[in-house]
Amino acid sequence: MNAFYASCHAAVDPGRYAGKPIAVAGDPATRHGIVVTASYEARARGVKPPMPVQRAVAICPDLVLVRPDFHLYRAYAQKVFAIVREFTPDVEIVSIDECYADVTHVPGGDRPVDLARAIQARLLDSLGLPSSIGVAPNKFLAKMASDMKKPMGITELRGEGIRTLLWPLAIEHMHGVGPSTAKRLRRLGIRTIGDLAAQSVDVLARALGPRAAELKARANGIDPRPLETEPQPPKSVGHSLTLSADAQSFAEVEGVVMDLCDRVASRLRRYGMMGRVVAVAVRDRRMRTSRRQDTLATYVRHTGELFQAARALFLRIWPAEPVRWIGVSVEDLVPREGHGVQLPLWDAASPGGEPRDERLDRLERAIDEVRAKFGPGAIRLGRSLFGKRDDVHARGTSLERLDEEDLP
DNA sequence: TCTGGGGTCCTAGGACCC
DNA sequence: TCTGGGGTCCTAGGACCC
Repeated sequence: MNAFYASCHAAVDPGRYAGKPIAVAGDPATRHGIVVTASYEARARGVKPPMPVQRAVAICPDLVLVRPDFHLYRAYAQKVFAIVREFTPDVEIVSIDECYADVTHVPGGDRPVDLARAIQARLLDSLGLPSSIGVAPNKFLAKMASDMKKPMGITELRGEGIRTLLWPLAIEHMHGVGPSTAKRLRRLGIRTIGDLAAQSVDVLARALGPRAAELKARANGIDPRPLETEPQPPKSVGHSLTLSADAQSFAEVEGVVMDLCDRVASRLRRYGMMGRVVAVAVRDRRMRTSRRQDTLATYVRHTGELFQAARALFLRIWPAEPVRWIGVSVEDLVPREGHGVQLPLWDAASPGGEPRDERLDRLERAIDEVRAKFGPGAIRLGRSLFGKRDDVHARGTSLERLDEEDLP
């Protein structure tokens, strides 16, 4: 999809956004907001992601800023993929605005460019969203082709096109080649995808390691990867945040960390999963990131369990320099259902004889219900909800010592 | 020029097991 | 005291993508 987030806003509220230079971006008042997506009108004025918002406004004063709305984008994404599935059941969803569709075995599959036109027209007519489509014999070429003409392009890339369309492209434009690989290739004198296609695997391997053979094959238009049409469960869930002010000590961010753990736990619940590896990361002003992880003895899912592990890791990793960004994630995820659990070695001492896990499940379900009714901000977990006191901040009002039993 | 927030995959060394 | 050959798991960092 072209400028997907910006296009979604223009589609729901054309009077306000259509045809205007708009940028989907974080709060310009925060120090670090960036432009996530810019409409084509904005791009024409020099605004392009990931530019800092303040700079974008400086070069384009009438830029219309829109705050990201991921519910909106997810809703549109569902509709987009549903339309593609009207044409073929073999669809691999790659990201919120991108998919591969295998039309080999569907009616009209022998004329794929006509199918692409039909799909593109449907997306524009019924959703108001512009797209670009690549038509090719494999995923790599389809991806490269889809990037060749934007917005509203259709590009067929096969046979002779590999020489005439793909090979002249700068090596930086190749999917899978980022800044680091591009630099190494440049040092070898490789400037275009064609240069890469012609270089020997041995020479490439010395600069790139084991990736060399695959990269060269792709440059030659060869990509045997099959379509992954089954949605895969997530392998990790995390949240991170650029702090409103750099922090010198962990104590300054303890509440933020609790909030991050709460968000992570909340998503684990939604996915019905739990995890065994907890990881935290910090980033300093020079954008250097370090991380620490801990493999726990059991799979966990509750905010308090995450917070406890995260806290210990943060205390271990906290650097001498000021910290601008922090993150918490859970990895090694497994489905909750049907997965073995550690039974209590001793009688679980908890009020009413209810096992601790079940009590926390009940509490967190109640929190989910309140949030569903009053919005995600209706309950914010305080520093010590799972500690000695049970503070709950509801709609900005601190309800001190609210009993868990009161929550439902 | 100065960089958000969500991810996946790979690598390399060390510890440990049989 | 010094040692093969097979493997898994853990950790930290790097690269890349949207």
